[in-house]
Amino acid sequence: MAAIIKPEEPTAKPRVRDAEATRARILDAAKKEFAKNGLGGARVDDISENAKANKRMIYHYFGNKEGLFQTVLENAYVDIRSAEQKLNLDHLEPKVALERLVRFTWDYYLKNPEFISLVNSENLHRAKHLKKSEVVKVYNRKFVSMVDNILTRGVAAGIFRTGIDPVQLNITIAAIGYYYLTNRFTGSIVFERDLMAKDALEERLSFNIDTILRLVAA
Amino acid sequence: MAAIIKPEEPTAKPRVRDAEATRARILDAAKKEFAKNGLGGARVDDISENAKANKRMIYHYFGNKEGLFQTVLENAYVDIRSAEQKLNLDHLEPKVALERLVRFTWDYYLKNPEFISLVNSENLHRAKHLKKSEVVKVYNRKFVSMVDNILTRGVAAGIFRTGIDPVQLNITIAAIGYYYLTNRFTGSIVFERDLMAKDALEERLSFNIDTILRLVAA
DNA sequence: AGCATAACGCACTAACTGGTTACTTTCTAA
DNA sequence: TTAGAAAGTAACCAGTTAGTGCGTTATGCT
Repeated sequence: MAAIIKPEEPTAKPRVRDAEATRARILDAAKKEFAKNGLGGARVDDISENAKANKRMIYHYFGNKEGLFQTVLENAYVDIRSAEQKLNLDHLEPKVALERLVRFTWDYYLKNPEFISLVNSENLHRAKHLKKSEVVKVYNRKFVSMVDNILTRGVAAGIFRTGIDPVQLNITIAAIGYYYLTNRFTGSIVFERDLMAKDALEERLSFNIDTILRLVAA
Repeated sequence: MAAIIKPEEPTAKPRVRDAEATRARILDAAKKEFAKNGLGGARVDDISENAKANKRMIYHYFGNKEGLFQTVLENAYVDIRSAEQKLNLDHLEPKVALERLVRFTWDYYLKNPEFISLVNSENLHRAKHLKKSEVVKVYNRKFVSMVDNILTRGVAAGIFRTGIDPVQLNITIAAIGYYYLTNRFTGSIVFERDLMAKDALEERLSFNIDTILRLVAA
């Protein structure tokens, strides 16, 4: 029959049954719920309600709560690593490349606070879900070699000092943004200033770029 | 009344009454439980069992689960700030003082992983418990002024550059240690090396000291 | 000794929570 | 046209969980 669904059609009838869409809605709702309440605090009923999907569908697509969490986490890692790859830093001047990476990392955390929360949750559970995931490993290797490449080119150009471990640098770039943002609530109390104010955010980003450039400077 | 069962166990239960000790055992068990499972994942029954105290006592001393969490969190902050004050950095040479602070922060996080977990939990809940706490604020102010003092003295001695925000420096010192340790599980997978190996920890500490000294250098 | 009070313990529950059973509806290949 | 696979749903369940009612026991004080 010609009863094939035409998704591109503007007058397309609302598909009553759409496995992909339902799955996507569940994943989206789950990401928000897990990020907000952690794995232990998240409620499967709330996820299904926000996803406008029946709870049974969660078990149908993801097995159980932990299976759902693992998928959400995997997607989160794939998302950030994919975005990093798109930066195309390899042909940029080393200093510029490094600054862009620091800036990207900061902006990504800022725009995707769920990523930070999910990673925190996963570490609370000793990375038991990420350990099972094979997909993520490939992406991570590319990520490390990206920074390694910048570092090597900078040393060759005589503008970076030698002997810097790319992994330590990677961790440091992430750390100075991640810590500030994940602890924004307690931080705002401890330091008695609104860490999320517009100028506070700008100031922190400048400080971070400065920190990293001083760290690698010859 | 007289119908009480008298099993006359040979090992008579020595129910000693010690309010302080019971309270302390509950707090200790709660700290471990909250750190391990987060506020949402923590189980009041498990806390009372590990504390060898009746669950009723938790509600007697702390009102409810959140009241218990708040007390645990307050104690954790008071503990770290008290330890920092004992460092007595004010009469040390600025560089030495800064290095000692970086080293202390690192060691404290390493020896008290519960602190990190509790702070993470608290931020997941948007610092709603810390907000209520007045005790902590006094300690925090002393902490910030401590770093400010080192910075001022370093600038006066011509070994540190001017214009460094003590709060940004504080955050950075915490960040480079905190991030590494809180994400030690996912980090070990992402970077494909055991971040908690003895030499890895030593290497990170050196790197962190180096990072901070380069950051403030004139 | 007597007593007030604080410490302590048992047994219970109402609400919740992850997960399932049994069933209906929709879509598509043959 | 239709069998059957896939998508979707409501009601339910068994175990768990934070929180309590109420009785018991130790201890300091007079």
